[in-house]
Amino acid sequence: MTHSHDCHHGHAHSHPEPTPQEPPRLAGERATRQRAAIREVLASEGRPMTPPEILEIAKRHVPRLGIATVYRNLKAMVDVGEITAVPLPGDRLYYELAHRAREHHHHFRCNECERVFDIPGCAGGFGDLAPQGFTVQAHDLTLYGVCAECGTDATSPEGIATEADLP
Amino acid sequence: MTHSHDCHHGHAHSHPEPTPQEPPRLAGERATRQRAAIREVLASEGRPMTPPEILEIAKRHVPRLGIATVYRNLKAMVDVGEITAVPLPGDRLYYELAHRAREHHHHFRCNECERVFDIPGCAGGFGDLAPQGFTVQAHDLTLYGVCAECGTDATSPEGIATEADLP
DNA sequence: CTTCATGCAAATAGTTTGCAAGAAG
DNA sequence: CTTCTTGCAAACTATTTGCATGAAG
Repeated sequence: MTHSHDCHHGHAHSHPEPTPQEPPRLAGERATRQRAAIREVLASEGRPMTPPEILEIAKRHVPRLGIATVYRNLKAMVDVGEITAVPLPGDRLYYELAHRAREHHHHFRCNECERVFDIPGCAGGFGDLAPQGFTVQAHDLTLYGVCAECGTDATSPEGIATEADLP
Repeated sequence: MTHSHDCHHGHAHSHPEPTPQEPPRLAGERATRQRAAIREVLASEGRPMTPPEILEIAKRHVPRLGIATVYRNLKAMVDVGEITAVPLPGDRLYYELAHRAREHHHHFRCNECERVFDIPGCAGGFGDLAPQGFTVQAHDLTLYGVCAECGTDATSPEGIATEADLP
C-alpha cells in the first residue's frame, strides 16, 4: 500500500474525493505545548524536515515528546493547511510551513550535507512532455548538487564534482 | 540513505579478502531461475516497478520466490548496471531495465492506477533555478496526472479532474 | 468536568540480514 | 564438490494505532 489516504504531493492538485466520509476537520484544534514546539522547529529551521528530524529538535522544548505525537500533529497540520508535505525522490516525506509553499516551487538537495532547500519559482510548461492521451495535473522537480555553504567550504575532502552532468 | 550511493552490502563472502577494497563485481553471476523471472517481469511490463510488484508477478514463474531474493537480486542487478533504481517522490524505489534509462528521462505517475511510466526526453536547463552559489549536478522530474488508459476508460467511478492545474 | 491529545507500547509495512538447505558450475 | 543463492524467519526502520492517563478549554 502506498500513502494513498492523503494527497502525496501538496502541490497544485484537485482530488475529486468520492467518499465524503472525512468530515472537514476544524481548524481550531487544541493548542498544545507539543504542537507549538513542532511549529516552532519548522519555523526556526526554515527548511523541509522529516518527522524524526523534527522530533529530535522539538525534544529540547518538550523532552517527553513522542514520535507518534509528531506524526499525528504533522498530519493534522497538513489537514488544516498549516504545513505542507514535501515528497522527495526515493525518500520519505518532508514537511515545511505552508506559507513557504504558498507559491509552487521546487527543491534542492545538497549531496554533501543532505539538507533540503526551497527553490523559489517554477520551471513549468511540462504539459507537453507527456505522451499522447496523458493529462498532466501536477509535477515535482528536485535538483541535486552542492549547496552554497558546502561549495564554499574548503574542507571538502577531494575535489567536488562541479561539472553539471545534465544532458 | 539516498538513492545515489547504496553499494551492496556484504552478501555471504566470508573468504579472506586480501584487498579491503570492494572488487568490481563480476557481471557473470550465477544464472538462477529467480533472477531470470525478475528480469522477465521487468521486460514484459516495460515500466518502473516496486519490489513487491515484481514479486507478485514473478511468483507466477517461481511460486516459492521470496521477497528477500527479489531485493537481493535487484540490488545486484543495479550493481552490474542491468537495471536502474528509479526514485519517485515520497515513495519507495522503483526499478526498471537499464536500457530504458540509457538516456536521461523523466516519469509520469497516474493518479488513477498508480502506475509509473517513462517519459522520453528531458526538459533540462534547470541550472539557473538554483540560488547563488548552488551547483546543480542532477535533477529528478516527475509528472502526475491521468494516463491514456485511465483517461479513455469511461468506467471511471467519478468524474476525473482533467483540467491541468499547472501554473 | 468533559473531551481531546499525549505517551508508551504494540501493530503494520517495507527492507535487510543470518543461516541452513539447495542449486549452479 | 565447492561456492553462491535461495527461502524462511528474525531483525530493523519508518509509520500507524490502541488505550489509559493527563491536559485544555
